[in-house]
Amino acid sequence: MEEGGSADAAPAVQRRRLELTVEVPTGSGLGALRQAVLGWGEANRRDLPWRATRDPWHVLVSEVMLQQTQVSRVLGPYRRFIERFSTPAACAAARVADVVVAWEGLGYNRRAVYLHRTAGVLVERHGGRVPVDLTALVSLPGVGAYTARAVLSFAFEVDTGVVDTNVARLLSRAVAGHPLGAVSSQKLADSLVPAGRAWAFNQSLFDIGARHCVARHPDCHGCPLRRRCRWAAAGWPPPDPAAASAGTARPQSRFAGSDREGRGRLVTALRRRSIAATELARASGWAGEPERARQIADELVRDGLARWGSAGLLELA
DNA sequence: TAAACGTGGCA
DNA sequence: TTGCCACGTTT
Repeated sequence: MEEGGSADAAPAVQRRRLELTVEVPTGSGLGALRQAVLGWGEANRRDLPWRATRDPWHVLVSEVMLQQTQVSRVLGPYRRFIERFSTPAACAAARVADVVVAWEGLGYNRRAVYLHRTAGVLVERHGGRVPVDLTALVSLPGVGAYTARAVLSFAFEVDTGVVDTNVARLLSRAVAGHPLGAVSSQKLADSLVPAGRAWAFNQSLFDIGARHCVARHPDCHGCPLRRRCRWAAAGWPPPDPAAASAGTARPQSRFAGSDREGRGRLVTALRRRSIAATELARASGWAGEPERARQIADELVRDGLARWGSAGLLELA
């Protein structure tokens, strides 16, 4: 869709110039937008386990799980994980292997390693608590701009915008009406948050983005922002502003036959048992490529997911 | 089945 | 600063 040919013709320079023209709605327009978002959220908010807690550690865990992983897949693992590692101290005290085992089903297993390291930093440098500080949060392993602000907003009610892929799409289409870079996008989100209502506002923006302002065929009919949407007001002229915006989805390289596939199979196997070097190829699904299997194993070790144990067995770290 | 989903490392 | 790439699983 965004491969329409004209997308390639838009150089980065042009996008930057466009960003300078972002007009933040002011006065009553802004108030009306906030009300539309908050009002819709009150009536339509989904009941999700992590929305019932403001425990900063639980919020952090849920947000890390929600990186690159959809809600439906996080539901089960989240409950299990919180039960097992209810505090940063409990997580830090566990072995990485235990955290990786608890991570089962979520994928992107490095996140489990990062979360374990983050728990360690929280214990060692922040008194076992999650700091209420953007710089400190972003410096934690596996915590980036999105997760840091999600924690500030959802656990501490700090007035900050939280830009995930859904919100990035919504902002570029409905509010700006043109593509946004990461910086403009964040500033715009920040400017929209009603004082003291960051939790409700950001949760509602997530839901509107996820349920109406979707990537492929946006459900504008019934969207609470329909009447204030710039892109809709202009008659949805192509290209879709979201397509060229920062933080929105891009096509991925093929998964089948990739290193990721083999890594995934190897970690899945390692959750059950240690693996001899001679069995690596079979366990990773590449019976004919022992060298590649060995390479992937070494990368798992480098990433802190696995280690070479006694007797030349590869095991969870 | 193609689509969904942030962070970190690097250029 | 920005963009590109690697990183897994489910439906």
